[in-house]
Amino acid sequence: MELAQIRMFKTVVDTGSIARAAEVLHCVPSNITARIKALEAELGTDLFYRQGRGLRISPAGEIFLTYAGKMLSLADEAKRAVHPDAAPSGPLRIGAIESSATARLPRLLARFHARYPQVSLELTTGTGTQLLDATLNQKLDGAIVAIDVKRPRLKRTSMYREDLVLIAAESLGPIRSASDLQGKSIFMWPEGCPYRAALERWLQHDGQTQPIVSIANY
Amino acid sequence: MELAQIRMFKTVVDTGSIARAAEVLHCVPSNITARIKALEAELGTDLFYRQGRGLRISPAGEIFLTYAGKMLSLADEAKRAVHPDAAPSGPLRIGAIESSATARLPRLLARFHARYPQVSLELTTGTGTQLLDATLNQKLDGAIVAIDVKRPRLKRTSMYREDLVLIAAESLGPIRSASDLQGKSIFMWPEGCPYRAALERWLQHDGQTQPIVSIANY
DNA sequence: TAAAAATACTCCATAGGTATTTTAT
DNA sequence: ATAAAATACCTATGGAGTATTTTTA
Repeated sequence: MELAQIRMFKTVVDTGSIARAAEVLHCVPSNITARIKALEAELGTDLFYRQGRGLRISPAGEIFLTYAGKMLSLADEAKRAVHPDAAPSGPLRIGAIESSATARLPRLLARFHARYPQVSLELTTGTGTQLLDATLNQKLDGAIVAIDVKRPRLKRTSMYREDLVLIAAESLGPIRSASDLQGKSIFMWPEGCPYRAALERWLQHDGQTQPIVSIANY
Repeated sequence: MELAQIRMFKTVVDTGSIARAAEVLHCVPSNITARIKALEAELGTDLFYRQGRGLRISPAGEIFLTYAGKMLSLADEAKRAVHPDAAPSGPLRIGAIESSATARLPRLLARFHARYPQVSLELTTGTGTQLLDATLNQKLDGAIVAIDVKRPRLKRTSMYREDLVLIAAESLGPIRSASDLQGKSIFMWPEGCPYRAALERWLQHDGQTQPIVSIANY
């Protein structure tokens, strides 16, 4: 069963005769006769009643016709959908770390969806390394992370720069360097979070080594 | 675009490589390479990212894959649906005169539908000649009528025999022949109805010629 | 270097065309 | 008598195979 045969079948039904179908398809009637006979042989059923001159669709042909129509429109639609200048469509699987997914993506994804409604967006959250791994083995199309681990076969581009802010009680007075935090408790996300790593680098830079109290991630 | 190509494409995606797809399809890898290249050329898009050895589906390929799946299942389903020993399916357009559609068909059609739920029944009512005409030019698959006009290219079979009953006031006394109705008013469906024709034949047989009062059909 | 895809080519199956016959209008 | 489909037969396109090259893991 090939689309060419199906197209011939449908054209014969539509035009009502093999001769007219041959006109439409720019080929010779005997060709259509032969290929439809081959199709009928493969299906094990006659698709037409032959009445010497002229032919009439059979019940099985009627059933096949509905499938033929669907298959041919799908073929057309597929061609249009993958055409280079077609509107983007299909699945797009994006990963993001929690902070980005919460704070920045909602507006962005809303605008993207409004612009390309045919694209079915999937958003996954996870840690930076999880997301990079998932991207590497094609579970994700791309990911938004806060780390800059260079990996082979992954391309990167910076989306925005974040200023990290340390918040303290006003009674502590102005904080100008890490040493101003001497002996104080610092709360931060757990080990592994890139923001925590940035905090630790900042403390170490000023020679501070006090422990950090971990608080659960959301 | 042919189903053979589409089947190759889908098999490559499913198995993950041209070499394995060639195994499954019992053909040689170079053949698959060539036919997929031809498909890509026709579509104007690459369906795979080539990475020397091995290949990876592209976004366009992902989109095409959904269509490929649909087309191939439709082809399978079509083959099953038209298979001679498949359960009856598709449209069945039956015509019937009003009396039959009202009195006899409901039970019959209910049972038919219970037995062949895949068949989508369409019932049309009309006069006998309308229905026969519609059957002749393929608007109907068949019709139930009360007349026996022989037409070329139509087959007939009798479904049931009907006894026509004349109803009168009890005060009229027993009616044994048409002459017992001398001078009385007879109500009957309008000219053209086969039941009326039967009544007229019965009256003429007894030499009765009194007019019949027509009442509207439903 | 091993394994997979691409390329170059060869061959043949079959799609498509030509000529004729059959059949029904 | 005409017009359409089927049949027989021929041609040639392109699908499938063989051999080789390229590329990367």
